[in-house]
Amino acid sequence: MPSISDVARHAGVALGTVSNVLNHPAKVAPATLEKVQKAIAELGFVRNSNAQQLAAGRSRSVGLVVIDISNSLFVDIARGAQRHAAELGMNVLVANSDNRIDQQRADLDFFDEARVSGILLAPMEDASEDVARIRRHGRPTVMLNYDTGRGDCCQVLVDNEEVGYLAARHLIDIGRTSLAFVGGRDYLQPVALRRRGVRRAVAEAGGRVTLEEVPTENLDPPGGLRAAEGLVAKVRGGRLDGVIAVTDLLAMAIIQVFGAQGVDVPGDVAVMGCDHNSAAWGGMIPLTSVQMQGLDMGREGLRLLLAEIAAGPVGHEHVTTVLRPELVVRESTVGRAAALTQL
Amino acid sequence: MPSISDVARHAGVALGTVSNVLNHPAKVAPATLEKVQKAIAELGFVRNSNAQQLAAGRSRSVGLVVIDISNSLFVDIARGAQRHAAELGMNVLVANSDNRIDQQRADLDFFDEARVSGILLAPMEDASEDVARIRRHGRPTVMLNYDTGRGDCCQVLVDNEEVGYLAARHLIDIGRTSLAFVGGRDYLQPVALRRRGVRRAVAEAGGRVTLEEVPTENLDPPGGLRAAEGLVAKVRGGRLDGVIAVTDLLAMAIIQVFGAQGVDVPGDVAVMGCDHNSAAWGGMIPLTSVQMQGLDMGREGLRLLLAEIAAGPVGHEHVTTVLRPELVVRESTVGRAAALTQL
DNA sequence: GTGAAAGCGCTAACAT
DNA sequence: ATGTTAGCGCTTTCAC
Repeated sequence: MPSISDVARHAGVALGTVSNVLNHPAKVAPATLEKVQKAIAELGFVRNSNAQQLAAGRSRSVGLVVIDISNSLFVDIARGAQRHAAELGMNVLVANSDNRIDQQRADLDFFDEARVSGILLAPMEDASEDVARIRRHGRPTVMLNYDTGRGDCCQVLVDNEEVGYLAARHLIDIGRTSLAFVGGRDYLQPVALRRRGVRRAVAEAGGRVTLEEVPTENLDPPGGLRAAEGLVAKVRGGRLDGVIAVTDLLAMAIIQVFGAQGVDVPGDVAVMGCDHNSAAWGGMIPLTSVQMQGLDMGREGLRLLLAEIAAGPVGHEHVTTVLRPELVVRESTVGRAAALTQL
Repeated sequence: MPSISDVARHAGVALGTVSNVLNHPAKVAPATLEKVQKAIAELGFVRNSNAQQLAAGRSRSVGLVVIDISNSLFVDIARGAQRHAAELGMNVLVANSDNRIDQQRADLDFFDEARVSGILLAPMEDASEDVARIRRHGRPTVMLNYDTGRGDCCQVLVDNEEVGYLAARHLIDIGRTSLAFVGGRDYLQPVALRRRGVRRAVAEAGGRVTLEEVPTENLDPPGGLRAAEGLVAKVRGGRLDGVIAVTDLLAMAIIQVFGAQGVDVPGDVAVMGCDHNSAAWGGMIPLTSVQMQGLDMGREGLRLLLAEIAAGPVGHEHVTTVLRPELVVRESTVGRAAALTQL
């Protein structure tokens, strides 16, 4: 492939002039500029960004590491970041860790080696060691959808307590009074927070509404299947008319079991999820859930990252932006007719 | 950040030795190796991949450009390619063109500038000019899910005629006899091919089954809404009991209209899509569709790409791999009870 | 405004 | 086995 010096020779100018045409066209005489651009076109010159970054010492790219690209939240994050980046003439490189923590480390290291100007990280678990390493190398890193609780980097979060609150509040608003919160142990941040929000909404309702908490081993469909079996009898006995599953995947599994056992959703029991995950949209009934604002999260994350890059290591104060979640009402809580009017 | 020569100084060896430790450890004496690795650890050295690529003239990364990462087919493609790449110690960089053709061009150029060793492209429309440019630069490019019809590069396709055939065949198998194929004009490859497959299945059924073809302006939900309105009367009149929508999104919109008008799906009419797109899973009823084999497509694409890279510009024969689609049966054609038994 | 030259951090001969 | 050195393609002073 032709290099910048081939272009220079072809155009009959010096190598440095071609570089100026590429980077500071204002500093070049119009006639020269045209000559060089013609040469570039004729030779089909394509700048080598490796050499460019090496020489310039800076990059127009930021890296985005997501733990699972098949989760629609992370897709939305990627799209939000990319759109904003495009507006700014920057580039977002996306790496998918495919739910493997070692792959996530590899992805972070890859971006570190590539000397990207900053990294957006949307992890599932604490990744503080890896992040600390990256940041020690002087590479700004913004956490997405995960609260380190240490204020040691910028973060963009959704108010997960509000997620739980909105969910419980919705069920209460549609007249449900015997609720269950189905979710794993609290070691996962969102679970603990959503649970707290659910409790708050129930508490606000006074004694009118009861809440039962149902633990599950995992947050995936199999976990939901087991949990649901215990719930069927309660629904039949009139002791349960609303279920909040901490994830959509869990909710979907629960609905599946209910359907198989002849329990009517939402007639007998309303069921909803909490993370508006399109992977869970394949269920029997469209799921009411809570929107996690992925697009905004990506966009805001990029904004914070660029601010930190611009500020440099000193003179930067870490910021945490908390996004407001939004309820998405569909059939699994209000039935088909009511859901249609929402369209 | 420390460079390779910092490491050399710190370890008391020559720069080239450090390079050998990194790239050809077998050529280094055990004692020296350990000394150098210690220095690397102490200094927190991270190799600069820009410099490495520049010097070595080759890259361990390939680029994947997808037209729309929110389409689950393309997510599957990315995951398939990445998994295979990880096994081989390679890296897949994903760029999402967000349905914009100019962004797609920008993504291709970005990878061209980054001197990746090859490119996987999953486009929506003909991108031959851009691809030709990239390939002229000596960068192998494999097309995914798009048939250029020119045999000018390797391709991985799904047999879209078979997709249509499977769809029609399924409806016929469950006893439907008055079918409609709802799809846009044939300028989109998959539409034309699926239509042909549908016709073949109907023809095979002899005179028992009728087929009506319903054109739509677009393949998105609004297009489906309009098309569906004309279909309602036919269903009521008993002149239609099976609908094949060329995309899941279209199918979902049709089901929505049917639901709103009190037409029972699948009781009165079975409806199915053709591209197993999770973005369409939010509909009233889980959709029967045809699986497009995204994971296999990504994996096979990467395999072909690496083969071409290894073979070099000469001595490479372009290959087209055609994947077999698979029917995915859910409620929209067989009803809830039958769908449950499929689980 | 333009040209010459010194690196950026690394790889790969080549020499020792 | 280890050290030396010439680039890879580009940016960026610094003279002209």
